[in-house]
Amino acid sequence: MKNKTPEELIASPVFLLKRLGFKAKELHVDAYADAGVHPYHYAVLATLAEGERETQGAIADALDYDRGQLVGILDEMEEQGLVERRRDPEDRRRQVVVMTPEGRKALTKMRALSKKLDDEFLRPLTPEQRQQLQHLLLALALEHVPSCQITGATLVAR
Amino acid sequence: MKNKTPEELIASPVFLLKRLGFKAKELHVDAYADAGVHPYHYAVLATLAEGERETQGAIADALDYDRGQLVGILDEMEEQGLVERRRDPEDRRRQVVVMTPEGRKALTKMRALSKKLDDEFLRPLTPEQRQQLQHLLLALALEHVPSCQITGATLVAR
DNA sequence: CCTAGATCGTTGGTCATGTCAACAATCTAG
DNA sequence: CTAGATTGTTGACATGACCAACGATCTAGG
Repeated sequence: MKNKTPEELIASPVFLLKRLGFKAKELHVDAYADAGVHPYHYAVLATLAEGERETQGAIADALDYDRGQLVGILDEMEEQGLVERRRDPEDRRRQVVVMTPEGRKALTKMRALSKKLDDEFLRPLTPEQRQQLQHLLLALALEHVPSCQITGATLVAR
Repeated sequence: MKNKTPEELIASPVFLLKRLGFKAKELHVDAYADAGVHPYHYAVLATLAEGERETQGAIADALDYDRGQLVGILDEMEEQGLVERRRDPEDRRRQVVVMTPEGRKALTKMRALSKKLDDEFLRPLTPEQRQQLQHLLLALALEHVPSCQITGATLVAR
């Protein structure tokens, strides 16, 4: 009964955004860990599923990851047999990352998990409210998240 | 032109929530650092401004901070003359944290800064949309952020 | 009264994460 | 052919959250 967050802070949407963002990440990390993976892995596989002939630099840029960080992530994924690294014959500096059949299976599982987590997290909201939220957050992301700007442009037109 | 975040991820409100939450934190930390402080300091002062006779444990609970973590934060704030620690005569284990006049001055400054940052971050949204967003996020916070549950109950009734 | 257990603030260690600089290999431009 | 830029990689570093243990103090039970 004593531990109440100051109304002054709760009144700020950005404060709530911070809190909810961290809580969501925490929930996601835990849930993915139960499946032996990490949200990073899902993000990488999702990137691979849309683009083709993705190099490590392109993946890092698309997800706003540090290139050095991505190395470790891909090491884990390769160890689990989700992806393979192949030298690009046209530019032997580059590594082309391709999804294995095993990786594709894992991706469908992670999609289901992601859907489930979304539903759980958004349970307090009606379907209309969820759509509203998506719309508002996308507008903010277009402004503040550089890697979303290009993709989002097509979405906002609808 | 190559670095686009997968639509599959952007389509998830929770993913956007995570990204925007981290971006907002980053912006806040940088902006507060220019003023020689940290968002933590604002949160603590805001807590002190609403409650009275706040002990360290109460502050930590209200803000969902680790108690060990709060020690360092209060050390900095005491060094800057924003707060003072006084042993509670009724329970000499407890430290009662009180805001100094200097702390109150800093609080009004931080309130202005917070307002400014909010306006900047929410610039893509109309006033009506901002209110919508606040409403939706509060509903989610009531479900997922324990320390908001008590405070928020009164807000949601409106 | 007095002893056992709980609570408060404090300290220190550990761990996960993100950031950054340097490096070898390779490509590109002049 | 050489100088500079780019790619992936490695390792160092700072940061911050998390957890366990500790002394000081309070509370409950005998």
